[in-house]
Parts: sequence; structure tokens; C-alpha cells
Amino acid sequence: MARRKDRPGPLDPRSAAILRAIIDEYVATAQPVASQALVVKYNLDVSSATVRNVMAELERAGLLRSPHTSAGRVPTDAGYRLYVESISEAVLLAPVEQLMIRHQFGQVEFASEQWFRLAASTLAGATHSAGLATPAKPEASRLRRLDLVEAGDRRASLILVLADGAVRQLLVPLDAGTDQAGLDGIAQSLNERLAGLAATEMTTVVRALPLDDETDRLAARIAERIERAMREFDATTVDDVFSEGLLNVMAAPEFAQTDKVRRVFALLEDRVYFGDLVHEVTDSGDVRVYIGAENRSIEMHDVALVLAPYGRRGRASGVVGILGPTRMAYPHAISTVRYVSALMNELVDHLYA
Amino acid sequence: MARRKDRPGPLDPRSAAILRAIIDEYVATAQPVASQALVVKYNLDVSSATVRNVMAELERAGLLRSPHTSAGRVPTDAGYRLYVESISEAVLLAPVEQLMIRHQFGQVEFASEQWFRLAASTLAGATHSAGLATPAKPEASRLRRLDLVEAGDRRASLILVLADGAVRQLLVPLDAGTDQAGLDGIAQSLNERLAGLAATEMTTVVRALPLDDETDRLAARIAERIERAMREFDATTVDDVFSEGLLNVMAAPEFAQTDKVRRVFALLEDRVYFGDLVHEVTDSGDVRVYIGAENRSIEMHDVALVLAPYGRRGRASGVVGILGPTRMAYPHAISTVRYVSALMNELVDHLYA
DNA sequence: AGTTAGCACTCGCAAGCCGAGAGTGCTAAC
DNA sequence: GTTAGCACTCTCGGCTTGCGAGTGCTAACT
Repeated sequence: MARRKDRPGPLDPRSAAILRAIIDEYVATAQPVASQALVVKYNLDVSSATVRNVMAELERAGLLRSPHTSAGRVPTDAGYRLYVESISEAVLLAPVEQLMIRHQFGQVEFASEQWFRLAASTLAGATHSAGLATPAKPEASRLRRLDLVEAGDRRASLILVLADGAVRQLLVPLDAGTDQAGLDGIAQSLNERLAGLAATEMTTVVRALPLDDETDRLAARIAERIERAMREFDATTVDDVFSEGLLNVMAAPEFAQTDKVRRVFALLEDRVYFGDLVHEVTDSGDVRVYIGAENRSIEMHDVALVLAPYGRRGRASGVVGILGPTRMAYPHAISTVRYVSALMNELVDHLYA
Repeated sequence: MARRKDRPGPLDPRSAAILRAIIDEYVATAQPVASQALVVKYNLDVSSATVRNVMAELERAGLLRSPHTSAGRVPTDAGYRLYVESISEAVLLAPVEQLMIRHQFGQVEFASEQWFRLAASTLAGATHSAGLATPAKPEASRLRRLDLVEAGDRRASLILVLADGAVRQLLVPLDAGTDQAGLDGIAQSLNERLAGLAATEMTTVVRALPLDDETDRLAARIAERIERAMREFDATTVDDVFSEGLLNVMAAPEFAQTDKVRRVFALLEDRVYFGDLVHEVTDSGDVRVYIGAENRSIEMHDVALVLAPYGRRGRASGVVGILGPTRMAYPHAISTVRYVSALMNELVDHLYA
């Protein structure tokens, strides 16, 4: 007898080892784990009866449950949680895997938009789960440069290059008879005044623009549009959550019926939900694990998230991670996510140097 | 007795009507259709026995099949095919729906990249299937304008605006000590020489670039990079297949088990497969319907595609359409896809005017 | 005390069986 | 050519049964 009923305090070493073994086994097989099997597979130097006693204890403590009387045991969310707590500090990714991931990142010639997809797909591949990534988002976008290109029919394509290298494109209406030369002039003048500024700093500049002739007024209109667009960029908490390898998740036996998967997929499109999550992860500053019912949304009660922030708080940051069944190889998942996040840190530092 | 065994020639009117009714009913209910039910629901002025006789005939002709002795009948791919042939010319989308779709297209302020997503999601919503769309792709991209922006650490972001309004971004390595002013100079000079050209036309220009000083050589390197990138754009048959509303497909009862869905989803990422398909549809110039086993890939044997080309052959064209179960409301699907494709035509004409 | 062997007990699962119901195919009459 | 009638077939759900897996408990052992 190791501990009192349900305080989830530290387990005695043997119970902990057995819990660990059960989880490892269950993660590998997706089958309830029996006492017998555990003893032989993990070379425990106790009998199955003893294991059964410990199992019963762990079940009372809420760390395991039996699907029915005579199946083996299955970890509960709390069981996974304890397991995760016990390992999350230490584990480092195996050098081979580090190399493979690094190699993948080296492969592609990078346009900045592609980093996030790459991170997501790398994570998906390495963990056989769905990889998630949000673009690095600065707290306040700064305009680096703008460009105006005729786009037929009294419209121009307004191209904004932000300080972080992101490119945004809008259409703006023109007056009749504005040609590319005129646009170039406007672009140059606006670049001189607006480049380097964030949305908040633009306000006064935009107000002070001259309105002497037709061209000035068009320029002013465009400037206002830019300011508004910049505000909008900043207002959206999460631009997008790139996900890759959702197919991996569908392959897991716990998602054999479509409806479970469907709910999860549907939630992935919920910006608000992920916006909150991203904040939480960014604030915590380290890998966060959300197991089953720990997730705010019911749709996520069958899945686990392993998320890590990357980038520089307040300057440019985002989140990478994975989504998979709660029956997940947490040590590997955590160390992989952590490694990729570290890699992304390097990249962001480089890119924003 | 209307026709000989298996020549799929024109059916006599009554058989055709019954086939139509069976398909309509099956599409609505997803249940095998019984002779009795058909008579009452569709007010046929014949008895169920007669219907049974016709059904048996249709089954011999390969247009129907019974899942088992005593279930109703279910249409085969050939059945759907005949049905589709019989309606595909005429049907027009109901004005209400036209309006709704038009309205959706009016909603968003368009950056060009967004059109395709919008088309896909509109189609998904209107047909309760997955919407598909490929970006309008010109045969030979023309460069409209380029821009160079410092991106830290001896690299610059090279931004290419193509004639069709698409924006592409690459990173190019720089020499030490090139600043934004230098980049502006290079960009201006390259713009003067390269703007308006397609990849093939660039070759001679690039060869003729001066190589007098360090800056010239850098400019030449960048020009080469641009030429290469343009070639690559043209070489990729399909940039991307945007899909929206895959969740709709998962909702259909025929996709209750995950593995079927998984195969289909996996195939969606196959550029080659869709590249061929896009060609075929573009060449045909009209809505194409691929039903079940008519699809080249086995993965698609359970689904139907309704695809239509849009844009101008040879100038800029793409494909829009939907993917759903073979049990699909074809008349509605076809007319919706056709309508959206027409809408896209208008837009492309406008945009490329 | 903690551990273990032994054993009764529980439960899920697959197979087999049954009856009901659905829907057909066929035949014979209209 | 159509239809009423009916026998026949086949699925589906519910029920039972036997088996195997795995536990919980008890009593003996260290």
C-alpha cells in the first residue's frame, strides 16, 4: 500500500514503473493491457498477481480503467498526465532524428510562407500524427515596403511587404486614367512616408497627407486602406493554423468511425478556439500538453495536443505542435515538438536579425 | 420488352422514367429502392409488378444492381452515366441559387489568391460536397514587376508579381554589404529589362546583361534566378488543388468507415493525377463528370467528380468542380458547377482584360 | 508485511440459430 | 403488355451458448 486514495501525489517507484509499462504497451498495441502480458514483456520481477494488485490501486487512484471486467487496463487522461509530468523535463530527441529533421528543413529553398507548412509536415512525418503550425506573428506588423501594380479595369494590386517578410496582397480601386507610372509615383511617395511604421504610427502620418490634387487624394485613399489593412492584420489573433498529415490521425484505430474525426477536423477551422490556445502556449513559454478531457472543447476529448511556442515573445511568435490520439508516444512527441520549436527559434532569430 | 441485352442504347421512355425515379430516390435516401415504394412515391400509373419487370430489365442491362436478393435496387455507375447523359445539356440552376452564389462572390474583397478558395468553398456549400478549384494558370507566365527587399543576413526577399496578379516570393542570397538602396537600384534596372517578358523571352536578355562591376554581377545572378523560377512556374501543371468542405463528404453514409475517406483524401494530394485530369477537362471545354469506376484511380471508385474548366484556353485557365459520393444529385451538381465556372470566366476576363 | 499460487467468477465476443419482414421473381389470369 | 398473387430468398435483430481472457480474492508462503 503506497498512498492514500485519490491524492495524485508521487507514486512509489514500483507503481510508477508499472504505470509507465502499461502506457508504453498500450501506446504500442492499442489493446487493453493484461497483468500477465506485462510481466513477460517487461521482465518485471514480480508475479502477475502483484501487478494486478498494483493495477487495482492505480485504478482506484483514477489513473487506469478497465473497459470491462475482464479486459486489461487502459490509461485514463489522468494516467497519461502523471506519466507526462514524470518525463517532460528530461527527454532529448535521438541524434538520428535530430539530423533527419534538420535535414528536412535544409531541403527546401525558403519563401517565408513555406516555413510553417514545412514545420507542420515535418512534425507530422516524425510523429505520425497531424502536424500543426501557425505563422510567426508580430505583435504589431510593420510595413517594410509597398508596391502598386495595375490590375486592369480601374484597379490596382496593392502589395504590402511586412517587416517579417510576409507578403499581403489587396485590390484597391483607382480613378480613371491612372497608369503604371502614376502608380509608381504614388508608391514611392507612400513608401517614403509609411515604410517602417506600424499601424498605430501611421494614423498621424496619414492625416497629414497633402490633398492638393487628384493624385494626392488617391494616394491618401490608398494610405488609409493600408492603415486599415495593417490594423486588421494585427487584430487577427491567428492568421491560420496549418495542418499537415491529418491522414495520419485517421489511420489510428480510435478514429475508425468518421464522425469522431469529423468533429476534430471541424474544430481545426475554429480560429477563436486556436487563438486562445496559442495565447496560452505562448504565455507559458514551454511545451504544453493537452490530454483528452483537459481540452476545453468536447470535440477534443479523444485527442491530445502537444504544442510549443517559438519565436520571440512580443516581437514575432507562433506555435508549432501536433495533434494525435490520447494514446500517443508522449516522450517522443514532446521531444520532437520541442526540437522543432528550437529550430524555428533559430530561424526566426536569423530572419528577424 | 424494349431493347436487346446490353447495348446501352436509348431506353424506352418508361424505363428511362423509372431509372430516373430510382436514382432520384436513392440519391435522397441512400437506401436501396423497392418497386412498391417507387410506385406510391412517384405516382407511377403502373403496378409494382410492372416496375419489377422493368427493374429486372435494367439490371440485365447493367444499369442497376441489387445488393442482395431481397433488397431494392441500387444504380450502378453505368446507371448514373446514362442518367447524366440524359440531363446534362439542359439543366439551368434555379435563379435563387444563382443569386446566392453571386452574392457569395460579391462578399469578399478580392486578393487574387482568394478567388479559388472562394470558388471551392462556394461549391462545397451549394452542393454539400467537397469543392475543388485550381488557380487560373497562364500557359506562359509573364513577369509584371519585381521587387527586392532586404531580409536580413545577406539575403533578400525577391517578390515577383506575375501578369495575372499572382505574387510569388523567393529568397536570394546577397553579397556582403548590399543595402536596400542597392537593391532598389537592381530592382529598377531589372524591371526595365524583364518586365512584360515570359521565361523564354528572358533568356537572351539575361545573357546580354552587363557584368562590369560587383552590382552588375549580383543583378545578373538574380536575373538568372528569376528566369529559372519563371520556368518552374510554367512547368508545374497544377500549382495546387484547393479543396474545401471535405467534411461534407465525410458526412455521407457511404464514408462511415475512415479508410475509404482516407484513400480519397490521400489522392487529393497527388499533383500528377490531378494534373492529367485538369488537362482533360480543359481540353474538353465543358463540364465533365467522372463517376465511380470511370475514374482512373481505384481510390476514386466510390466517388464522383464533376469538373468544369474556366478561363481562356491557352491564356489563363483552371478547373473548378466538386467531389462527392457517386450517389450525388447530378443535375444540381452539374448546373452549379457550370454556373460557377461561368462566373469564373467573367472574373478572369475582367481581371485579364 | 508483502508476495504469490490457485481458483472461481465475470464479461465480451464470435458463432449459431431463429423468426420476422422486406422485396423479389415467377406464374397464371386479365 | 399488365397485374394479382404467392412462394421463395435473404438480411437483420435478438437470443443463446461456449470459449477465452483476465481479473479479484483467498489462503499459503517468505
